[in-house]
Amino acid sequence: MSKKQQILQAAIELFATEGYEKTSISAICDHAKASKGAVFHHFKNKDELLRAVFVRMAEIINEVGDSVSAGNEGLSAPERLACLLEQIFESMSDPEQKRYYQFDFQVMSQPAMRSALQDLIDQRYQLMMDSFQPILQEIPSADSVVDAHMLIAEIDGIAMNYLFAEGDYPLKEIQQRFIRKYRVLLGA
Amino acid sequence: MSKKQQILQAAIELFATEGYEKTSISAICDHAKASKGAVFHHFKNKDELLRAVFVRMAEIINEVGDSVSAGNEGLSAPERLACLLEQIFESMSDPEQKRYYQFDFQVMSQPAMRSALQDLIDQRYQLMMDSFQPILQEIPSADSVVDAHMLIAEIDGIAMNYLFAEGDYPLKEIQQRFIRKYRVLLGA
Amino acid sequence: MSKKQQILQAAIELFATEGYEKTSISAICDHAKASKGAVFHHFKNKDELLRAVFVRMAEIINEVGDSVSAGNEGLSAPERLACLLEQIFESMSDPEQKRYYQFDFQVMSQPAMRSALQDLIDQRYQLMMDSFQPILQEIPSADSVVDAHMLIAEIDGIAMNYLFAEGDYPLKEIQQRFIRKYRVLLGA
Amino acid sequence: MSKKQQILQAAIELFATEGYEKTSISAICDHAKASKGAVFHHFKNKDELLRAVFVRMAEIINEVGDSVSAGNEGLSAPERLACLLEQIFESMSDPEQKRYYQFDFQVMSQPAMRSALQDLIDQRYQLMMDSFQPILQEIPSADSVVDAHMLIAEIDGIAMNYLFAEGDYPLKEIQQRFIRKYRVLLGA
DNA sequence: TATGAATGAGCTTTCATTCAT
DNA sequence: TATGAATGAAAGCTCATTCAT
Repeated sequence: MSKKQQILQAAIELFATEGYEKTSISAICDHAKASKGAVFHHFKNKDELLRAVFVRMAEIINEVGDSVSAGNEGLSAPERLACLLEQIFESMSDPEQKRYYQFDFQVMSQPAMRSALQDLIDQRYQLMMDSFQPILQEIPSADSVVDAHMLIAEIDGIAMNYLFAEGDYPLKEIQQRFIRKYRVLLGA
Repeated sequence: MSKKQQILQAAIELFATEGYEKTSISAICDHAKASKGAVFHHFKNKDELLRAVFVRMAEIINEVGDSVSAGNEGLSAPERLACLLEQIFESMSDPEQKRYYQFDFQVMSQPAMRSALQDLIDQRYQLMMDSFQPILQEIPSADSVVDAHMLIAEIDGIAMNYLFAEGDYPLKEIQQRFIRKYRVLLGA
Repeated sequence: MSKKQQILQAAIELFATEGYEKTSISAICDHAKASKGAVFHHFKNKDELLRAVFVRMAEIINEVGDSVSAGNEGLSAPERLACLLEQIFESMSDPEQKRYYQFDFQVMSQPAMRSALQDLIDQRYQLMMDSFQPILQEIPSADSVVDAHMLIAEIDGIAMNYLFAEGDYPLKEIQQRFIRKYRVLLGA
Repeated sequence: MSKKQQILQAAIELFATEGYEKTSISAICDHAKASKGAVFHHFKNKDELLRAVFVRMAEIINEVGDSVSAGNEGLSAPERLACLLEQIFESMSDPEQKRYYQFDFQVMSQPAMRSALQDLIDQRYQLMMDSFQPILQEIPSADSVVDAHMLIAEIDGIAMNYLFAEGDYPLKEIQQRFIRKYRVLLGA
């Protein structure tokens, strides 16, 4: 792994677990076994590093997503949705990826970070809309745009509550009821 | 208004708009026309001030909520739920209270703040569980605890997406579909 | 005990155990169950309080000393000296008075405190010289002024080493050898 | 001289003349022509700087001492002791080193500093014990441990009284009488 | 006498960032 | 590419002191 990768990796971990503001460049150096000079050689400043972290994180999450959704084409809409949801819940249970999602919510809800990353956030959101809306569109009588917004929001809410819960959040049970609920609503 | 109130008010405003970490004590002093000494006279440290802000915000939000939920007793479960949800959506549209909700999500997703307020957050969460679960319990065949967790999560998600969306988030439409969906699920 | 006395007592205790610079007026207030206003009503400022503490401490130590040395007149010089020394060692073993001596050494060795109290320190030193010199004068061939200086210094050294030793300083044994040594030197 | 050396040197001078608590990091920076950042880059915190100062002072004092005590081996016990004592008195008369000894007493008698340096103080004390005890051991019928404690205490006392005396302390005369006294006691 | 709110200077420490090597 | 010494602004916080009550 290149020094740049090491730094990025350390930043992801610390931003997620300690928070962006609370993570000092020094701490990242310690974690990455790199020098301050190296950090500022590869990233113009802390804000650039933040953007790089966000981009890399999105890549990682998508890499997993893409590979799974490849074999989905032949299924019915409700099945495709169930599949997508299962995959999302799966991925946020993964301890490795849990951190990325946690970091995501930090970014969303912190005014300073959010405005620094607004463009990237919007891109990401559009990507999600693009994967849900076509599915929801196949169900007649639904305003698929609103439904897609709502679905994204619901997933976000469950994710957030799960990710930041201290102890025993019943994610598995909620996942099952949530998917079942959508099956019912979609008339499957 | 006492100096303590001035400080608290300034902190509420700045924490909500700028974020906790980005708000310096100096900024609060400027805003409140108070000295640093005064801040630390009334609040042991910045964390204590954060707690005071969190508590005060919860009070403000609840003051509105309580008055509304007074006339709910005679209604059926689905109606009571619809009422509750409408009130929540109403309150987070209020521009004054919007900021408090935004701050809430900041607190939830920032590790440092969250752990400083964990006890208060847990209390709040339990209060929400206690208002939803009895309603959901009236619908047979549902695991009302899991359902209450899910409902809270869904509301959180919609709130978060609305609160931090830049421009034109279709909150009203989502609200309607969301309430309708629950009516369907509850068999009303 | 009057509030002024309470404050003085609290100051003595804290100055001795925590050090003058490390002891805040607030800490004294807590300890004395008094308000800041009360402290500054009775003592013009922290330096005046320091002086008052030093004076009061000297009084307390002397009160004990005077009562003991009253019955000394008939004795021989070596006996009078032994008596004096025993009394001094006695008094610094007393846990109550230990603090006063500790405070004394702090004052002596801290440039800032020392210069604030120089006049009182000089008075005190002269008092000690006046009690040792007459005794040492009775021994021919001794330069009693130098001998008195030396004796004071030796006592100070033993006191300091004892007072600030963490655990098991052999004060009793040193006291015995020290007194015996002086008996030998005085030809008793 | 490296910046670290400059800072250490400035700290040594200011701690000795103004006292540890009264010396602010800012003052050290001014004195050393360094920035605050530089101070905390080289020393974790003010306490670490204090430790470094203490260690460096001990080195300076020992450098002088070691060179002198080299030619002592062939002498008798009383002569070796006289030699040691003379060297100690010599070294504390040196205006350069006087400050370091003064600082030493500050450290001893200030609870906060003392506890921050307890381990180093203990080491130092043990070293002194190890140089006095073997000499005192050669005189039969003496409890050499107690005697060594006492001797150290006496030297400390003389040193302290001399170092903090305003004007005309008869150090030379006391030195002579003190050494003579020990010669007598050791039966030389 | 006594209270404690309020002040503001100053403290130690942190931090992003720069730059000579 | 990489290092880490150095900077200086700004942070949170402490503290002696004042003053209206």
